[in-house]
Amino acid sequence: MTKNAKNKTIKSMDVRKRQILSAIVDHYIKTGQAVSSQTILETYGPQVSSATIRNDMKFLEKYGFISKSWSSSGRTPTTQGYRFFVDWINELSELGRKDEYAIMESYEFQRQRLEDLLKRTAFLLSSLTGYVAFVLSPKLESTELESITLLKLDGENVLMVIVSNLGIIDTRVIRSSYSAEELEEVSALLNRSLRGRRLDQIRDEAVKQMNEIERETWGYPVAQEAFALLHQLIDQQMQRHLYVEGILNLLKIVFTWDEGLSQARHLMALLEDEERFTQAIEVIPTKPGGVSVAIGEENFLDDLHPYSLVSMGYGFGGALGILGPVRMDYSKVFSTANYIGNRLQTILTVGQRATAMTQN
Amino acid sequence: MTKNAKNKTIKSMDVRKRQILSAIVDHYIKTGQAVSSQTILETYGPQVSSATIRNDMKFLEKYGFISKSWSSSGRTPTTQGYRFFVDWINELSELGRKDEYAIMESYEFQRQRLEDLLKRTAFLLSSLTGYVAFVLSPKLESTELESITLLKLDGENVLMVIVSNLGIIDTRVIRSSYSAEELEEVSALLNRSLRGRRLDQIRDEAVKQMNEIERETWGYPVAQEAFALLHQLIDQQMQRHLYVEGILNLLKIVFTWDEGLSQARHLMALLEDEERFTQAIEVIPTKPGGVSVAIGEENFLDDLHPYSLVSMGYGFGGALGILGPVRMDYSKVFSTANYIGNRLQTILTVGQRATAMTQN
DNA sequence: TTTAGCACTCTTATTCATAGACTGCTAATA
DNA sequence: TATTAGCAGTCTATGAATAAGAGTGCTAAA
Repeated sequence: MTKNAKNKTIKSMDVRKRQILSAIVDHYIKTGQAVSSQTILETYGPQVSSATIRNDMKFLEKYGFISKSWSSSGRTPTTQGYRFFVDWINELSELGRKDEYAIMESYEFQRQRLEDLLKRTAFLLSSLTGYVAFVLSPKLESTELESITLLKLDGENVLMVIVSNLGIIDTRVIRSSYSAEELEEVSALLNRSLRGRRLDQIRDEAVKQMNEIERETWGYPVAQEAFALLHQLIDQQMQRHLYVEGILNLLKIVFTWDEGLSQARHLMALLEDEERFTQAIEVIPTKPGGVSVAIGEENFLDDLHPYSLVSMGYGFGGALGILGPVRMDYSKVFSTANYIGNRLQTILTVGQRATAMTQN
Repeated sequence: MTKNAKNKTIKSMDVRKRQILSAIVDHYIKTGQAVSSQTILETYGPQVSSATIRNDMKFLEKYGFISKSWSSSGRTPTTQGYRFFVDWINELSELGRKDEYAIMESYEFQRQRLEDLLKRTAFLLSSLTGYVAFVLSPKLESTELESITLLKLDGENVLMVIVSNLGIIDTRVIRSSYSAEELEEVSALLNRSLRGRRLDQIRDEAVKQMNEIERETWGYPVAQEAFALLHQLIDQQMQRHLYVEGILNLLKIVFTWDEGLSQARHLMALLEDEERFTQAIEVIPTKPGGVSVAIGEENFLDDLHPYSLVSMGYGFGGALGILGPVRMDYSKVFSTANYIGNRLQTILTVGQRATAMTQN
């Protein structure tokens, strides 16, 4: 039974069968209980008898959309059944006013540290959906360094502020007792050689630049220290980071299951292994500019088979989304992820445009 | 039975009874199983017979140190039993090299944002102990503003850097297009009126200062904006914040229990209610400079009765500690909390001293 | 004061029986 | 041909009954 065959089956299914499948998925998502023909009759309307529904259910089972755990139990959707349902709801439902307001409010400050921005986004996503949210940081290879500034804090400490293309700001403290004037000069020197360079260039040409900088900033060891720190920081930022929030929601998800304990352990281990989890996210086939999902066993990692992973790219190679139970509220999650993803993309793009303007 | 009577009982208890009590608590903490006389015999040594142990256990039960869930079950420690055990181990065990190294490494940077410092501390505490960690931010009323600096980022954005007494740094972005020179001048003006002032003064005398600043910084609306933002920031910082980490560990704790689900829900709600949780922490009677603990029903809040709350003040009105099951590894937790608490205090105090020096 | 020995208590696991929820099939019906 | 009523058959869930086992409390002796 190839994928095409399955699709044909769906297309050729009459309306009632689709409605029944939809009703089963919907009801199972809401209640978590296997769905009986009787239940469908009550929920979905008494146009036909329960016997007819049973016949259709048998058909749906034959073609792999639903299954039962024993000979006379109600039916639960299979992965294929969810897939049908999910592809069905392409019209995104509107977000509530309240949610929209919360999102607006959360993004109030524009030029924050990238880290804070992404963390906040993950938190938002999680609290609005009630599931576990993740945000995968963008790939920073192609972004440009906009400025690096050294600022005297007090007799012993200097603050280094780094601004990149995407509106990223990060700060580090260096111990140094140079005067404000000297620091200003050093900042100017550093900026002259580094401004507008791509981060991956800066990373790759470290040695060459180091020489150059050493030549130009003779007598200012602080410049070299700043340069070294900048490199360290770039290395850190170019590593992709994963921000996960709402782990408490995991409790709700997993607690009602039979194998809750071992499930939770697996998932805990996975969530702590950024690399594997990142892989699982990146492997999801992405619809350009839209929300994608890997349902249950569609997931790359075995540990994720009991869950669904909703993901959306927000540009610059970054992605955000939701980890939830297979029976999650896809409609709500899709629209929320979509809205927040677009919002985040806008914020990052605007940062970029503003930069472009100042560089003219 | 007053507290004195109880203490008398403990003092008058012969050595063996204490050892048996200690063995029961220790074994129960390790295994989670009710402890039988036979088990004690095996674990603790065969100097006496199990019947003798049973007699002693009866005594210990009579005076409220242990209890059994049914007539012929093994014994579990009562709150009073834990209390005995905990007061018993006042010598803190040494921290492992590995842990000490992790702590050193984590505190590498000295002048970080207070928020980051506290978050990192909570994370550290949680990962070293395997329980839920909290850090309650210090009371900032009496700290002094050290400097406020405005820094041009690009054509549209200005970074405001605020440094306080405790080595606190926080940053905010203001939209403004003033030149670097103008900003420098504004910074100087702001510093002249605000440096060395206590944060609560600044907060309370807002109106008066605003007038003063308006007079002096005529023509620089950015100064007023910075001032307003400073106030907003001070208000935010002076609110006590609670940083909680390691919630995943809650899973391990709660999963093995019978009423796990409802327990977890309660606790989730509590952890999200900073105010109540803060109250529960502050109400713990503190040993000056040491670690204190509220065991089980000793906790102020009913929701915390199934847990123990270990807390240590790190000065400046701040506290940090661990939320864990009543049967937690107190020895390990005490020494870890103690070590980290002292470390944090040192960091904050050094920040303060450095400040004092620059002010001379 | 300690100990051996035994009766007694309560838990936990297992088995068994019963009620109930659904399906699948057959035969009748539109 | 599609639908439906009715009923037999399947499996779960629940509770009762039972047996095995872990552990104490007590008594009488050392």
